[in-house]
Amino acid sequence: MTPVDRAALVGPAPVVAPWLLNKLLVAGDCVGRIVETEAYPPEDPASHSFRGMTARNAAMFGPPGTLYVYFTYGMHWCANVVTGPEGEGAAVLLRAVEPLAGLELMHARRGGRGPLADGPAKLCQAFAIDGSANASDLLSNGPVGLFDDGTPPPRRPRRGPRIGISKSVAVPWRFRLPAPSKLAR
DNA sequence: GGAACGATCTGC
DNA sequence: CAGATCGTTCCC
Repeated sequence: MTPVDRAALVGPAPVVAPWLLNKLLVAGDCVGRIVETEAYPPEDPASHSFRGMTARNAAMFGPPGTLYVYFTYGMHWCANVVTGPEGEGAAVLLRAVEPLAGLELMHARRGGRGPLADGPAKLCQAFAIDGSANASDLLSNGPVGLFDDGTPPPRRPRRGPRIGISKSVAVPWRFRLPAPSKLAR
């Protein structure tokens, strides 16, 4: 169980996004396996970094492994892993994790509502990730960590269009673990 | 200064 | 399917 390799985060967001599947997200006592991600490269009109750096998206332009947390719809936080070299503005949105530890805490934070972390805002609520963790480093001791327990990314991730955006809708940059199967992957 | 719009979630 | 709810962005 080691922190994710920082060098592996440097690359096109649509390549790093599926690679992040099966990595572990850790915040306090809560642990979850990443099962769904979305890529947001800087040249993409749907990316927050598309129109350059602002006070809000500054963390996106930080070094790879930086956590970018943003507030939206007046009530939700969403978390991203900065990918690519410093200054580029590429990130991968964490859309869903499978809770592995800290289930009771997550359940309480979610107000007793189930599923605990199957959406970008739900997982932030379950893991108590908010603006205070923005721009922190996921690969050193910080409020949120990204770890590799040796589970490889899926050989053939499920691909599809991203969700909740109005630009670049057709680009298939959402990635998920394939459905569990008894047959070999 | 003001208006429009979200990388969402929930309940009806 | 619409409301919640407010920061950010963009236009005048």
